[in-house]
Amino acid sequence: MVEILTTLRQTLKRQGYSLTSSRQKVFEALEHHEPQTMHELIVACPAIDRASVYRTIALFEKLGIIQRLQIGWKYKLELSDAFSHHHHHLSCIRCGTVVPLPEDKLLEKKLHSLAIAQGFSPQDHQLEIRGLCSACQ
Amino acid sequence: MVEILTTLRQTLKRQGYSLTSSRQKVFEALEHHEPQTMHELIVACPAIDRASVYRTIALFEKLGIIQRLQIGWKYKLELSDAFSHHHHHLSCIRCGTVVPLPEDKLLEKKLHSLAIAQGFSPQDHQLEIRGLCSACQ
DNA sequence: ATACTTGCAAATACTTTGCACTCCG
DNA sequence: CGGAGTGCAAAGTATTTGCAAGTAT
Repeated sequence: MVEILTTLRQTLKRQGYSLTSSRQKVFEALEHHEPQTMHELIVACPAIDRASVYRTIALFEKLGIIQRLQIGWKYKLELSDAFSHHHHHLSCIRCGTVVPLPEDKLLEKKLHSLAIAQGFSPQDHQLEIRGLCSACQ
Repeated sequence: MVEILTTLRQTLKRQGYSLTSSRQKVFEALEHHEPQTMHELIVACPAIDRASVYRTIALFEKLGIIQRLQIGWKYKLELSDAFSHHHHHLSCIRCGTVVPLPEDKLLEKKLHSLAIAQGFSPQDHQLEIRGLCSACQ
C-alpha cells in the first residue's frame, strides 16, 4: 500500500513531477477498480476540478502509469502493467461486467512472434474479448 | 465489387433500410482503407453533411456493418468481419501506421478457449499490438 | 526564486437533435 | 400518400487552454 505509492512518487520524481494530494487521489481512485471512464473518474474525485483530472490522466499516461483501453464503445482507464499485473479483459456485452483474464505465457509469446513476423518491434498490446458472462448466458 | 454492394443492400433491406447514395459513399470510403477516424471519414465524404455521416455510422454499427476500434488515443472505424476479413492490428506508436495482422487460426482457437475457461461465451474480440514499424525502428 | 500545480472560466472539439424539405416505394 | 433520409442550424457533451494564485524544492 505504502510501497506502491513510493513507486508512484519515484516514477513522478524521476521526470521532475511531484506526488501531490490530487494526483494521489486520482491514483487511488484507479487502484483496485475495474477500468473506468473519464466521467466515472471525475465523479470519483469530487474535490478535484475536471481539468485537473484530465491533466493528471494525461500526465499519468505520458509516464506510463495508466493505460487507456477500449471496452465496448468508449475508452476506459486503468493502471498500467507496472502498477498492477499485465492482463487482458473479457467483457460481457449484456451486463457490462469486465473480468481480467489470467496471464498466459503462451499467448504472450504468440503475440510477440506475430508482431516480429510483420517486421514490428512490439512494445505492448491490448486484447478485449466480448461475449456473455456465465450469469448472462 | 458489385457483389459486396449487393450484400450491403440486402443487409440494409432486411432491417427495413435502403441503400442510398450517401450510405454507399460512406461505405466506399471505408472500403479498402485502414481504419479511419470519424474526422477522416467526414473529410473523405465532402458532399455529405457531418450529421448524416454520424447517422450512417450509427446505423452501420447497429447492423454490424462496421466496427469501432481503439487505435492509440481515439477510436477508428473499419468494415466489420462480414465485409472484410477477420483480422487484428499492429500500430506504430511513432508514425501511426496501422497494419492488419494476417489471420492466425491457432491464435483464434487460443482466445476462444481462454474465454471458455472463464465461463464466458465469446462472441468477438479485438487485439491491438503497439510497437515500432520496420521503418521507424 | 523558479518551476510545477491547480481551480475557474472560457474556448474548442466532438456528437446529437429538431425541423423542414426531398426522395422512394 | 407515408415513412425514410438528408442538410442545416442549434443544442449538448467532452476535452483543452489561458491565466492568476498557491505550492514544493
